[in-house]
Amino acid sequence: MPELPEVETIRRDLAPLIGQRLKGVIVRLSKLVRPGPGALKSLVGQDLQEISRRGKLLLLDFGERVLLVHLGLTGALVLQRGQGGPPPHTHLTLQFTRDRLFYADLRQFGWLEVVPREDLPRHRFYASLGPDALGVSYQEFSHRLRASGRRLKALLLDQKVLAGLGNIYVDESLFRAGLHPERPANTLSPEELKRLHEAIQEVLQRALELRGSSVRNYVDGRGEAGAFQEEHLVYGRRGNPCPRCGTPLAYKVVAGRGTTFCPRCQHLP
DNA sequence: GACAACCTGACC
DNA sequence: GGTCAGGTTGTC
Repeated sequence: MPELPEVETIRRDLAPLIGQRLKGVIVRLSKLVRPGPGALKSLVGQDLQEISRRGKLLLLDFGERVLLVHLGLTGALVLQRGQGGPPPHTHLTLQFTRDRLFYADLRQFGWLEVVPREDLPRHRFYASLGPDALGVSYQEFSHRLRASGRRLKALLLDQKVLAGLGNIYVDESLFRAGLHPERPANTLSPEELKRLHEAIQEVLQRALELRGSSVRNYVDGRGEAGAFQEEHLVYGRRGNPCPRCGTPLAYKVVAGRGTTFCPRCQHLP
């Protein structure tokens, strides 16, 4: 899916909607909306006040209520100014004062949920999220990693530990830090923790500059592809030579996810 | 921790 | 025909 850099790019792209009033809603696939399509329709007449993000979750603030949007693996939010039809697999259309917002999702793993503002702190998914991966302090980061004997790959993918990383950015960060994905987190030296923290920040910031990674389906809020895939060093490059040492990149399922790494640069101690 | 489930599509 | 895919949740 869209991971943190993609979701943040979309958040910024949707800024023109802020201050516009929701005029109407078309729901074509109601199972994506919680608690049901009626909740979404009840937002009609409200003004969109702010759009924020936590990890991979977007929050559209309508005052009394907040619309949470999780894009799953293939969700997209595309802002349509003026004319132009909806993208393929559009399941939802939000008509605002001036612009339209389409929700498209090929695999339909994404979801939207209307939540009363006061219930947000107790929301099952929202409340479980760890600190945002972009900008997390080294102190907070190292504290959380040192406390766990789980493998780095599993730990970094866990949104309760750190919110925002997904399969692409975990593999890219681990490679840049020179750490094996199966390394138990609590065996890292302070130097290694520091390297990992820096690698994550650099990867996320660079990916954000390039408006995300478009491997397959991802498009930003304008319906356009990102460019960070051109700087992927390991993700999607299994069998190719390691960009650092030339060893063929290894592939293995770790924590249930396909994982690409350099067996030489990222060896276990 | 492993695996299946939720979906559709691309590729071999 | 089979495999794989950016996520999350629920089951053993």
